[in-house]
Order: sequence, then C-alpha cells, then structure tokens
Amino acid sequence: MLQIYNTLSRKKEEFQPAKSKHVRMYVCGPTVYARGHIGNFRTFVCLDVLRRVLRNICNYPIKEVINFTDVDDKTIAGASDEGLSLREYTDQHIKDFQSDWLALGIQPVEENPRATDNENIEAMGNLVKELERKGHTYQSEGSIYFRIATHPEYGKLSRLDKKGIKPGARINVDEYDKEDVRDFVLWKPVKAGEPSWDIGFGPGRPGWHLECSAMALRLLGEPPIDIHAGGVDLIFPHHENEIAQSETATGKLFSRFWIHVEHLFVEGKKMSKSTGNVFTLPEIVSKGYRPSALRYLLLSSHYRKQLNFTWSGIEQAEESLRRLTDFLARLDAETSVKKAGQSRVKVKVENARNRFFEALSDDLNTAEGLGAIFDFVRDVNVLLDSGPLIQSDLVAIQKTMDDFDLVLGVMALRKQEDLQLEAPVEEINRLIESREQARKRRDFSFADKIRKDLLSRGIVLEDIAGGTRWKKR
RNA sequence: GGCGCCGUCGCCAAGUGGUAAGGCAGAGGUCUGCAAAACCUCCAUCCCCGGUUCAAAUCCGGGCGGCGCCUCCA
Repeated sequence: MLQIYNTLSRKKEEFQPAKSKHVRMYVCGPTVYARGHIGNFRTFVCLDVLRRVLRNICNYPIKEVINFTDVDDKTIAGASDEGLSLREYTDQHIKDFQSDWLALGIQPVEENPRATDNENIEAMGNLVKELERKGHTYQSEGSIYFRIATHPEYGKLSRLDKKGIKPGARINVDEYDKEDVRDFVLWKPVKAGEPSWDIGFGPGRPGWHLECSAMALRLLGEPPIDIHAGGVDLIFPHHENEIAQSETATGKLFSRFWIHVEHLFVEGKKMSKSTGNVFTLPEIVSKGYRPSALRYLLLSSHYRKQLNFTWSGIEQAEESLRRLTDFLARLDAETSVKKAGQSRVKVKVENARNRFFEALSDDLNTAEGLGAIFDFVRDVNVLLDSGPLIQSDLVAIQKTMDDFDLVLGVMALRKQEDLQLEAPVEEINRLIESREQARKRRDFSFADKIRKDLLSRGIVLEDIAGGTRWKKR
C-alpha cells in the first residue's frame, strides 16, 4: 500500500485510486520557451518514479497527462525574437523536452496535450463560461478575472491567507485594476501582433492557470482526479488557482492528492540565468557525464528535500551506478552454475525485495531503496565469490534486480548507454584475443599497450578467471 | 511581517523514541604478471544548550546556522 505525502493535508496518506479503473494523474508540464534544465528534470524524474511505483508495485493501471504550456509571455516573445510562428517555436522546444525525457529514462505518458490545441482552447472557453454563469468572474480593462471573494475555501492548498501577503509586495502594474490582489486573470485581451483565439470573449489568450484545469478536466474526466503534481513552486499561485477555478466551476473536489517535488539547487544556489548556473542535459553530457548518472543522482535523495547539484555529486553518482551495473554484468557472465541443489539466496532475495518495496511505498523513499539494493549486491557478491550458484538462484537474483529497476529505471538506462561504443565490438574482441596471445607468451608490455589503447577509447579491460571481460568506462 | 523546511562521517544520504543503513572518497589486506573487479578490516553518537522519558539523532523549549514560499519559475 502506497503512502504518499499530500500537500493538501500536509500529511502522508494512504493512496488508493477513487472508484475508477485507472489512476488518473495530471502533471503540470513545462512551459516550452527554452531547453529544459536539470531542475525541471528532477521533477519529472521523481514523478516518473511515482508512476512506476503505481504501475509496478501497486499494479494500478494509469492514465497520466503531462501538458506543454505553449503560450505565455515567454513563448510569445521567443517566437517573435526568432521570427517564427508560436507553433514553430514551441515545436522545437517540445522536441527537445521529449528527447531529454527519453535520455533520462522517463516513460512516455498517455497524453501530452498542448494548451493551444483547438480542443483545449475550446475547453478553456467552456470553463470560463461556466465560471461566468456561476458568478465567479468579472471583467476589467478587457481581461476576465476570477473573483476569489466568491470562493471562501481559497488558500486551502498553500495555506496563505490574506494577512500573509508580504507588506509592500509588488503588485503588477498591469494588474492594478483587480479588485483583490489575489484575483487572477482567466482570459487576456489580444495585444497587437500577438497570437490570439476567440472563444466568445473577443480575441485573446488564456491566463496561465486556466489551461491546466481545462485539460485535466477534459482528459481525465469526472473530478476528483486522483493526483495532481508538479514542482513546489507551483503550489502558489498556480495550483491554488487551478483549484479555485475548477472547484467553483464543477462544484466538486478537483484532485484528491497534490504532490510536489522540491527544487534542485546548483552549487548551493537557486538556479538562475543571471548566476549562470542553469544546466541542461546536453551540458551535463558534454562534461562527460551520462544521463543515467544524472537520473541516479536525482534518485539518491528524497523528492521532498532540496537537492544540491554539484559536479562532485554527479561524479559520485557515476561511480555508485557503476557498482550496480558491474554487478549486473557479473551476473550475466556467470557461467558456472549448478543444475540443482539447495537455494542459498531465497531469504536474501525476500529480505531485499521487502525492504526495497516497502521503502518505495513509503512516500517514495528511493534513498532507502538504493540502500537495500547495495546490501543485496554485497550479499550476492559474497556468495558468488564463495562458489557457483544453482540456476534458479541466479535467475531469482536477476529477476529481483530487474524488478527493482522497473521502478528506478536507471540500470537499464545505463546498459542502453553502454551499447553506444567508440569501438566496434568485433574490434574489441579481436584486440582482446591478440592481447591474450601476448599474455600467453608473457609479452606484458604489448598486452598492457592494448589495454591502454582501448582505455583511451573508453573501453576498460578486466582480467578475470578464465578470460578477459570488457566494459564501457 | 506571515507561512514552512532543513542542519547525521571528508562528500552524498537513509533513519523520526529503543541504542547510528547505504554509496562515493580514503587507509590496510586477500586475489592478480600488472591493473581492475570482488571480498575482508578500519573510518560518526547525529549544530549548541536545557527539558520530558527507563531510553532521544528522533519528542518539547531556547539558541546558532542554512534555505524556501508569499512575484514569473519544475
């Protein structure tokens, strides 16, 4: 049974889907105005683990939506700067996001709607009309606002009340005409030269919060949905406002669980362009680190704790992950198995599985889960050192590691990366063979030269009992 | 000013009342042509001060230090 922290109650709660065939989950996706940064990916990797836990540990079918926000000030400005249409401009960035997601082993989800898709714009229009009909809106200077005074529950997620507003807090100049500072715009009037849609209020474009409510309600069906998630920064105002507009429009609870992933910092500081510490995946890769190492790093601490990205940290992640994949390679290479006999791993397998699955089921405790895996790895290495295993034990061990990775998605990712070699396999095997000859005639300097040459091409040779094995560095 | 989080070994990081998981790095050793991998051994009493308790890293109070949200942001 999954226990998960719900921002709404500020407590860990037992999760079960509402009466529905699927877990219905909505994740606030990126605004597509730039290449995604590693902070974005922390959120998406952690929520990918949540998805995998729901599927592979809890065995729930899932319908998950991650949207792309493809219209806002930044995307409009970016498109205009590059002389592209909004669609062309955002297309590029969506493609980049998808490619980074893939590289990080983030599983595709059922729906990736774009705010500006016709059916979504239309759904937004209907939502605004419904809010208007129920008296939750007002117009001012061409914009349609949500009047939070009509929603007494406003603030239940972020727990910010009116008194909490910072004295002297800046109020946007173009929003001075609001009745209450916290009122938010549902629909903005078109500005000259900017893209617009007409959904019955004159040409304009949606406010930021509107799209997510509309898409979630359209794609996931009757509220409440089960889970709504995103980065912590979205709690206020985005999610608070989504709740306000969705719940007043439908008269029903919007989402049962609200799950938020803490921020990633870089070298102790919040990422910001002016500090120059915003990193993208290609930048990480260009420094010689793998996407799998980043994924590992992101999983090595709890999703509700701030995580400080450092180069030493990703180095450590590389090394830790290497230990795991070395172990998998050792299992694959294990040839001296016994046909039958007593199981030597049954208890160890059971203990490791229980500890891992309990950890992940307890609010996604990936760090504890990794601890369970490393203990298991050591135990099995000891057994392997002490003599051959029986076939069924070997299979059980491999199955266990596979099951762990179904949730973490990091070892398979690294194996996949290992397939991209700087030297063809045939050549590696040929060089190993000629090195073997050299070793037999005790020409160790030649043998070492081959190993050194391959190392410079990213291939590590290790001599083991009965031969030589290689791996990618 | 309001709300909230965090402080565990050189680094990363679990543990939230029962006497400190795990990883990286480091030291020594076994194995080995060498190297690597693997294994073994070593490596912390939990920011400080009080309190509660038979028992606290874990609960309470007070400090000190770091951070977040209240404004676009994953």
